Amino acid sequence: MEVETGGSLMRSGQAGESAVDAVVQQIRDLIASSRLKVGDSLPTERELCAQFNASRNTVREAMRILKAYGLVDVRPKIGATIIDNRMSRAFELFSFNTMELSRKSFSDVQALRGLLEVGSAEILVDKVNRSDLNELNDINAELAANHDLNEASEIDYAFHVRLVSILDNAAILDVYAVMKPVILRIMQKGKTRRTFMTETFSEHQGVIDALAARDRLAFQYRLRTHLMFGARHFSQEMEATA
Amino acid sequence: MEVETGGSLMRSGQAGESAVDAVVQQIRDLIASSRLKVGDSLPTERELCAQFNASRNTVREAMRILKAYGLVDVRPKIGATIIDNRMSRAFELFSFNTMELSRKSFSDVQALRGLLEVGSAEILVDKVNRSDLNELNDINAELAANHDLNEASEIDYAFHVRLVSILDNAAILDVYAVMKPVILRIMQKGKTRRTFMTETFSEHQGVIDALAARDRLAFQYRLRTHLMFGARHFSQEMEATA
DNA sequence: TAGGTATTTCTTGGTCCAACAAATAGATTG
DNA sequence: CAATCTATTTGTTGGACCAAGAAATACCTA
Repeated sequence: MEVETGGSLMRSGQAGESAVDAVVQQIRDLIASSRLKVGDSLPTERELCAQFNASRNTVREAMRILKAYGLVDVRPKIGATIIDNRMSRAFELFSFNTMELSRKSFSDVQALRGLLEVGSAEILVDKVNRSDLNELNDINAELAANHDLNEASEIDYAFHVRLVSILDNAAILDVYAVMKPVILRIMQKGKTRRTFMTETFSEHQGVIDALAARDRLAFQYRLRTHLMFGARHFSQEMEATA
Repeated sequence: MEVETGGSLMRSGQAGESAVDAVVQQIRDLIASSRLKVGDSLPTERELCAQFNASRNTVREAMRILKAYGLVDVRPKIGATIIDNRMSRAFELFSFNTMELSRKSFSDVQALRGLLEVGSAEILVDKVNRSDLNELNDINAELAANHDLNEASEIDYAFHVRLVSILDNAAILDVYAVMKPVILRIMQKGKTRRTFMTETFSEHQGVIDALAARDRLAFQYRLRTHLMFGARHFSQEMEATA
């Protein structure tokens, strides 16, 4: 078994701990000892240099690690603030080697979308507000404009992301970010049919209307139908090319 | 809507892309275009500097990111070799005990689990077979044995994964794999209460029974209750420490 | 004079450069 | 074959400058 070398998450003071890893550990300790929470600020880079007797480049490399792990957000002039994007990072890491574009992946992703979008109807009709509806309308209006296949798919995707964003659930948004490539492929497949764009537009419109009326059943029916049509087109396409 | 700033995994050439992010992307492109595989070596830092017209610090910060993501392993004199530790990195993300997972992360994940597990009731009672039930029973029986907190949480997690595995949906299983560290933490929190293990056992048993009887409503009710209890314990815990 | 606006200053992260230290693969030498 | 030497490569440091933006200041108008 390969021993974990160069690990920046190295536990307590290892022998061959590099200066950068030491600074990472010290910043972690600082966060813990100072009881820093999400939203709090870290000292400036130069202050950290002085505090840890490290050069600025070393501190910066340590910060890069913390940024990569989704623990801090660094902005010029603002400084480093503590965040917790670890879930997003985990999904991003995972997205590299998962979700290959097999037929089963497509149907699995569609099923997952169905569970999330249709299943959250109750919460959606409860939480949806005026600006949500406005933005959904805007996105859908954009869909009606002339776009090529890829642009239209992006807009279609944006519509569904905006829909689930009403839930205010970061985990679900992360899931959608991971599935994005697959979802786009599904949509592109479906859009090869000529009438697709107008169909999508009117189906989306029906979803929005049901949402505006806070009609859960209509919302579920229309959204489920919408998703199933996409799946059906896709199946036909796949069978034709298989 | 908040735009993803400072993201080192930023997709194709954004406007405000930093030099480091650009190098990260270029190195990834290099790996892809050169068909480099695990075990192959990257050019030296200085060669990358020349190739990308970037300073050595910039290249090094880019390397730190790639290291943090488990994509390369850098050793003095050896240079950078391509590895694939992304999966283990994803899990290590949550080994930062210095900072507690944010409360919202917990509730988001619980809500997502609810949508998936409770929402798929109809499919579950339809697809479940004898061996599914047997294995769920076996896992739950294991839960009744004496285990420490971590072991019990692992078993609890395995139960729910086995449950959704009935759906035969790889995308959902991937989602559970990524969320595993968070789910485990949720369960560990809940298990601080003394009676938790027996409660979990009987609640699981009720879920299995409903599933065996193909009673969708009972299944949903019991599973929802089960998940909500976990959430409630967690909320109490969080409020106590807040 | 008061209030708002334009300007200036100064802090801070982003990038680059040059140098040296430490480690070590590969060549050299005994 | 083994010890040693050398050259290369990463690790670290200190310094410098830039651009962006926040804070302080000066200015202008009503």
